[in-house]
Amino acid sequence: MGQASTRSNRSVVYETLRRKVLTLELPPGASLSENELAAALGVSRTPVRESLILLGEEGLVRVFPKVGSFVSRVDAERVADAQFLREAVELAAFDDIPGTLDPDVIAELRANLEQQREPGLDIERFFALDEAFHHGLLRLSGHGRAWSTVVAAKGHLDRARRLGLHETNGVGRFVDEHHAILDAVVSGDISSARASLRSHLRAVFDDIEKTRQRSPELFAADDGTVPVRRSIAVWE
Amino acid sequence: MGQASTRSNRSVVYETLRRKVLTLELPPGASLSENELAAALGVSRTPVRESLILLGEEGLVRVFPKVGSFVSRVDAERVADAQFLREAVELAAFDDIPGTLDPDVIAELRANLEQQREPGLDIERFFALDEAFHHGLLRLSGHGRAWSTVVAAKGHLDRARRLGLHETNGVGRFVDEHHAILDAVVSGDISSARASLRSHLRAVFDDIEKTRQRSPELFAADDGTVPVRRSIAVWE
DNA sequence: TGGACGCTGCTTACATACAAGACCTGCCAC
DNA sequence: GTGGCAGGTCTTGTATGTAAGCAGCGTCCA
Repeated sequence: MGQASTRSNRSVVYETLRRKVLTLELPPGASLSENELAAALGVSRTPVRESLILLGEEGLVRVFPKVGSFVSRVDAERVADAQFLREAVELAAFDDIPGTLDPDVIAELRANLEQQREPGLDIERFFALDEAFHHGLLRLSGHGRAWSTVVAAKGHLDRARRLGLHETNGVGRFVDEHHAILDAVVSGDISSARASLRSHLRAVFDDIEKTRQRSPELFAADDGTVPVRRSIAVWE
Repeated sequence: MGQASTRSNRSVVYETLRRKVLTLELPPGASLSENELAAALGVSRTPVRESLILLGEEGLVRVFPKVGSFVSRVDAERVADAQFLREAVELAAFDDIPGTLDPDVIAELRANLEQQREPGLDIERFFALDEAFHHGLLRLSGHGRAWSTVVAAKGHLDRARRLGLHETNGVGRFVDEHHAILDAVVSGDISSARASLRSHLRAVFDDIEKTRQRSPELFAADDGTVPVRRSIAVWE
């Protein structure tokens, strides 16, 4: 249906698995057998295997040769690495914001924030809007293409945020901070925008740290040991 | 021989291809047929194909379905993206340098600079030392693990540096700048170190820009067209 | 009771066979 | 000469077969 059966099976499998890992539908430690996945997804082992290799390169999956593949544990070190990277990139971008802002991007960002205010906002929808918002901020400075590198590096950070979400008092505060950042940018006060963005990103990270201190078992160090093999039947 | 026939064929093929692409031994536009590579490297198509997929994800190779795979052209936009990223990361790291520096890393950096001064320094050897030096700077701040992300993103930047090298007056100036950076760090003058590092990175980039203006054909935009298929027989 | 050994069943790693599409080349008609 | 069509040959994408290795469990022996 629609336009494209032109997409390769591998792309579809890769994106499916990646989404399920990031949303914790496939939880850390879950077993990812090539055979099982191939059968469940209705393809052969080849595209599944290639997807697992790519996810392994991203750090979302660990492949133990001749033993098995597993969703990687949420590694506190990798979370911190991603936090450092995104903060460095997003703040550096603000230094390059031009005097006159692209009105299309501004309009898009405003529309995005509108949707973040909608009542009963689904949490996955919020994350999608959050991603688009931060990507948009990068585009304002002409560094939009750097976002893909950040995205590829922050898988562990994203999973950590979702882990902590059950214990969070909603995302309203983050939405407020988004508004403050955009307002500062539009008013031309880049220095204030930088400060707002930094404290926003730090708030997100502090939230994660709080979760980690409360539930350290969720952040079990990835020490190279093979997780116990449990069958996780979450394939529709 | 040695310790490990434990390394997988895929790792070997991936690293071999990556090195040859980065050193321009496999020049932009070169054809990378899975069959030819497999025969030349003495393995089957499978590990070759998996390597090409990974290199494609890194942007070093373009895969045209059912048409062919080619070393990607050096894309000026991607060079600029990598420059932005590395500058953001390396400068942000300096903000987190602790008061007392790790003496082991300092010793390693000093030894590294010694080697950069050796007369008759091979250019590839210089690049290796340069990589290790910048990685070491990151490690001083505790953000050493972020280097791998930078490495994965700066393939186009590295190739552009090598393209321009034929027209450069040696690397002595860069070595001097390395010394200035390390001296500033050791003396505790982080502000000065930041300024030195920034101007160093900008100098590298300006060098590339000069090359691009002189020889724009080397930076032909990667417009999605398939390069002409030339057979490149550089397999020992 | 405890430890070692071997079998069984699983896994990934690699090799190969098959499918489907794109490009090029040469022929043919006009 | 020129445009178009057809076929052959290349490509990557996918499926499947084969190999090799780890783990876990049961058994056997001390």
